[in-house]
Amino acid sequence: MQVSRTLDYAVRCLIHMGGNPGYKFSMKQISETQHIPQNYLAKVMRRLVNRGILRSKVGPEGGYMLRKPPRELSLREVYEAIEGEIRIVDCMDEDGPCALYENCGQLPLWDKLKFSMIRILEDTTIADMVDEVRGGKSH
Amino acid sequence: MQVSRTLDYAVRCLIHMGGNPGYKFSMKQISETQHIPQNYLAKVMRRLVNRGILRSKVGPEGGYMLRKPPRELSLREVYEAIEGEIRIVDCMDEDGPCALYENCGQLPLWDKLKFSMIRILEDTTIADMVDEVRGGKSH
DNA sequence: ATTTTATGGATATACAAAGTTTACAATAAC
DNA sequence: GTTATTGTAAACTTTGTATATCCATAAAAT
Repeated sequence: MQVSRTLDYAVRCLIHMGGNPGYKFSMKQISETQHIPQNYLAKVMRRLVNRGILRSKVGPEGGYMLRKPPRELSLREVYEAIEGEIRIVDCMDEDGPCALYENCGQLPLWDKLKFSMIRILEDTTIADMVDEVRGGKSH
Repeated sequence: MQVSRTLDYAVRCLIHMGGNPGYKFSMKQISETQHIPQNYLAKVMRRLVNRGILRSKVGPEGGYMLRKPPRELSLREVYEAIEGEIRIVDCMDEDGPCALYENCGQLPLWDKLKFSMIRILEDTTIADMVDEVRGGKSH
């Protein structure tokens, strides 16, 4: 029940970029300032591009740009770009749905958790996080 | 960001036991009806015993019993027995806290998620889940 | 004493996350 | 059109950890 490092990387990058929207960032630049292995970062960025969150350009003067203002980019979009559809439980055994699935006492709880999570992720934008950093207390 | 199978096992057992509180269940019995490998189940039960959720007795006629009524057993207790303190992010690099920790734009979000999760887990009891199964629709 | 049951620790397996490597394709600049 | 720069793509390796198994021991009922 923890956020993956990969998602952290993605969010970290987007906060960085959100601090200067409209600017184009090279992968090298991001990799260095955010302390993320460049070749791994490449994959993370790829997913963000494929999801339409970033625009990319190859060649000299190439790099990545946000496709929309940080205020309109929700954490839900970011989460789903990296992790896929939000899902708290699997319910799958090796050979099909869990034996208890049809009448499972747990599901309502996990659903409640999921919907609450979705609501929070949807209500939070990259801009909120950028503001957080700017107005941030140092400890 | 998913519930571990181990936690699922624990909850499954407790729902089973909660359906008949006061009764003593042997590990073998539970293992079979709940489709959980016995030797693995042993470890799960151990954590529940150590946390004071179950009482155990060895020897013939031995087994496990709930230590308090299902209505008073919250999912938060169960979660923490299995997973330890609830925590959504780690914030630790190999060599100490993450470089951005002191002024991290992400933390408020993960905290919000965490507290919402705690609230829901705390508000749900094993008895709720037992009721769910009893009143449950079949599909 | 013998049988039943839980406890404890050591070990194995499996699988996914994280990271690396290498070859390739696009494009700007000259 | 050649070269340098940057992103793309896929294969592969490494590592970590959840899950599972095995086996030896301890408690207690009969």
